[in-house]
Amino acid sequence: MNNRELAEVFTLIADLSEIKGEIIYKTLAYRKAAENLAGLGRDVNEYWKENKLEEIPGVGKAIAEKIDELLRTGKLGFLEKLKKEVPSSLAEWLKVPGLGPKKVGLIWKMLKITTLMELEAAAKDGKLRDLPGMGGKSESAILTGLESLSRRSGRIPLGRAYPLAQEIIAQLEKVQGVIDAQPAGSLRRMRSTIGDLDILVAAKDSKPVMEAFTNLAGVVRVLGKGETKSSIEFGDGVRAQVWVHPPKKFGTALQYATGSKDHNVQLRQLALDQGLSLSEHSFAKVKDGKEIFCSTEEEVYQALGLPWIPPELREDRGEVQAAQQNKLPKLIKIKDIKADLQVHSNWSDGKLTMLEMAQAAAKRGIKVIAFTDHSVSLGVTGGLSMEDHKKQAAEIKKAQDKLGDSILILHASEVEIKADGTLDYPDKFLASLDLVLASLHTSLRQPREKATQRVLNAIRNPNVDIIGHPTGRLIPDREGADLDMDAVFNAATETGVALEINASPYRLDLDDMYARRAKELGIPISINTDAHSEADLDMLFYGVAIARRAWLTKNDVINCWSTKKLLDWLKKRG
DNA sequence: GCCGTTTTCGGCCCGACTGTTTTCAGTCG
Repeated sequence: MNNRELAEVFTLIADLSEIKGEIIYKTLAYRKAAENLAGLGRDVNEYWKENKLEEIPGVGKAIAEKIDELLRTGKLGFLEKLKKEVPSSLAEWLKVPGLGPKKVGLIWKMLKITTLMELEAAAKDGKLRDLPGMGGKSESAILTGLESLSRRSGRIPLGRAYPLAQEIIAQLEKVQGVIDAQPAGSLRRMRSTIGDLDILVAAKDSKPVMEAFTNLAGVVRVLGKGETKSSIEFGDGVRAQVWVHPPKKFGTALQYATGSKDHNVQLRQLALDQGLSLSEHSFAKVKDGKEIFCSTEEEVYQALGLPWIPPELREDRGEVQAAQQNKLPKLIKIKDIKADLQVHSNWSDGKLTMLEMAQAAAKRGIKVIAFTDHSVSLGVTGGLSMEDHKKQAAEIKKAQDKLGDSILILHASEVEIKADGTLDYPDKFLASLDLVLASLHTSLRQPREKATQRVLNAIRNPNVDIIGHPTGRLIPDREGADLDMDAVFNAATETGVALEINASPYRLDLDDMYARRAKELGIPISINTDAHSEADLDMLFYGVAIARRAWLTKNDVINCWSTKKLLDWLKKRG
């Protein structure tokens, strides 16, 4: 079992325990463990082999024993027993917006039904409204919740959430009296997927903001509308909420709403150490309740004796301690990026010619561009034969003449790592290219050992410079290949190959946890757009965001190096 | 069930909003 599968088991335990009515903190502990397992960045099996499961945050004796049983036998007696008490299909019910564990338990016990279909039928037949504590509104809320559940497909990719939030913010900024409007929550922390869009507005009078917000184009339902908070749903099931706070409280409010929850817990503790209670609204002196207001986040952090912490770091991954010791990393910025080392042209599946693409990149301040058109076996993309490459080289020469020294073109390839683990071109040919980026696109469902071996083969080929989107995941639809990432990192450390953070918001691969681990091991990172059109060049923004979440500085990323340093590195690699 | 430079027991965020209520419970973030 891998990290994700283990996380799913503990999430299920948490869901079923909650419906059963177990102590809430027990269920929270299971959820916490599940979250930490999913985001571990290292294979749980490694901890297990070293007998160090309890070193995983949120994993104590009881959960460590359960992981051990799962890894040894693939089963868990505790869960089997729990499922006999609480049907596991009820966990699905918790995904219905407006349905929580209490009502799920109530409906299940009173009506003796267990499936979503039965739930829908019961709601339609009017059987829910007479249950204790429920009424007509709860019943129709469950029906609409079921509807929106069928519409929405889980978390929203950052690449969809971010532009949508910017549109909403642009509309709210037009409202009279609005002084500031900012994204908050996981959106502001730039997580690769977002649950709901959170937006914070500074204004003295909230009423016109709420009016404008609930009347935005595309809103199909207003889920709530109050003085400080309102919530809406769009046609595709995406939900957004806005908080309105007076400008003098905007700093504490924005800090609070940005999270993460665990980061905020840390800050509140620091506040308490100084005799202050930190809330969404203010610092309050514990002694006399006297309030201190902060209009900016900087003031909030300053009051705690900390430098401002960039939102991307606020995940309780050591950022508070680093801030206390004045050791926050100087995070990479978009303008630090001087090279784009994965770009496609119309030689394969790109939309523009190499000249057009290079000009578009130069306009954006890029000094080196590598054309990594697909290799021969990826037929659907018009992969290039070695013969094609000769012609492409001639076109590069012509384009370079036109471009002068505004931008340097590298003749490269995104060479397929084939299902059998071999690369798509012979070594001698690979050696003739300026840069070789090797990627997985096919047979991603191979068993772990086989998939891992493919990537290791590519890493150990001395002609390969970068491993492109290492796991091959697609957000939100496709998990990446089941790779032994420890083995991948070890091999990369040995050979000095660079690992990519693919900036496409539908890839973002490596993710932040893996990228951070790679940095700690000294593995060079490459952030590339994988652009197939001019607009794709602007996706660099997302890749940099993931790099920032991974604590990367410009020194960690080969795309920030001077042209000379980059060329020397490529030359040395052969 | 987890965790610990004020605790190995006793905490674990809490406020806004809604709905079913006659002062509060459930859900959500």
